[in-house]
Amino acid sequence: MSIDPREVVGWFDRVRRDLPWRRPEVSAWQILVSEFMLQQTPVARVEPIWRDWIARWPTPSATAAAGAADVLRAWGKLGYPRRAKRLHECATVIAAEHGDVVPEDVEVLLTLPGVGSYTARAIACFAYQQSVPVVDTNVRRVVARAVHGLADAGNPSAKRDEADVAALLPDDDTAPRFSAGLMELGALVCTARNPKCGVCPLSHCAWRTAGFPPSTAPVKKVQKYAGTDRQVRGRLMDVLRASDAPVTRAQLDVAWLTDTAQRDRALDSLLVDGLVEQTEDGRFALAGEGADAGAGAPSSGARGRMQPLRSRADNSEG
DNA sequence: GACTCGTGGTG
DNA sequence: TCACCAAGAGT
Repeated sequence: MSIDPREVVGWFDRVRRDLPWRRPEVSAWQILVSEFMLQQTPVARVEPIWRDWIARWPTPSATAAAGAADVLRAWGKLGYPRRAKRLHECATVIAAEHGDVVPEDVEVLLTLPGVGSYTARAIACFAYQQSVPVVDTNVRRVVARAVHGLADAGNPSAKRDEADVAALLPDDDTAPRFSAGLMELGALVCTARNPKCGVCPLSHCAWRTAGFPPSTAPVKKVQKYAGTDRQVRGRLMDVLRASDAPVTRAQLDVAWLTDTAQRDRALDSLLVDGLVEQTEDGRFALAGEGADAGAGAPSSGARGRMQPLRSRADNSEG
């Protein structure tokens, strides 16, 4: 059982969403920005942030010239703020080492901060119309069902997954639409829950032929959030984004009152990640606060990590 | 390969 | 209600 690329491309041409980063005037850098934002994040939440972002920083050099703190604020509550930091670093590398032009080659793209196997191929395909397999969670699910007759994809394996999709890729200039179409199909029709098989454009689906056998995979661990370090980190980042000036330890403490050990651990991890820095007087701020990249400010977290956290007693200014 | 890293919509 | 899920990357 296989997938007929013409069915995917034809369907995509009819029903494709008019997402802003799909318009012809959008640059490779702006497509790259959308791919960073879309990592593990729904389209609806990305759209407004992406519009503001590219209006403010339309090129890699413009992004690199911004301060890391401004970048983290513009990222807002998209989540996983390490992505914002990597995007800033990625802009810096492209501006400094690639003539302010997003590389076309997958192998070169893979050397950029925050660019992994999916993002590198998505840029090569969607920004530069290359015929390379683009494998995201949607594509893996569509292939698992239509080709392999399974309810859902197994554990990700870049080699195997990319070989699967490479075998399906049309050998002509419709490859980018085919890849975008597979992703769109997984996002709109062949969804994880309640797939809309009644409107699926594929005339051959191994999963349907087999009678929709249920998943045999063991139940995945629940993705907890409430009460986790991630939630605490989010609270702390929320406090820091909201403040123009560095904040005291006490101001951070009120963001998480239930478990002080966990709070300390979360703050320390933010310092390690280079998302937060400690000022010389012991207060805390977003990394790169008050500095732009042109000043050569330490946007990596080494500086913040060098200073041991001061005790709360040391810091209780009156 | 297993684990971590945010946030908010939804069935 | 709350478990599940969403264009992954890095360690």
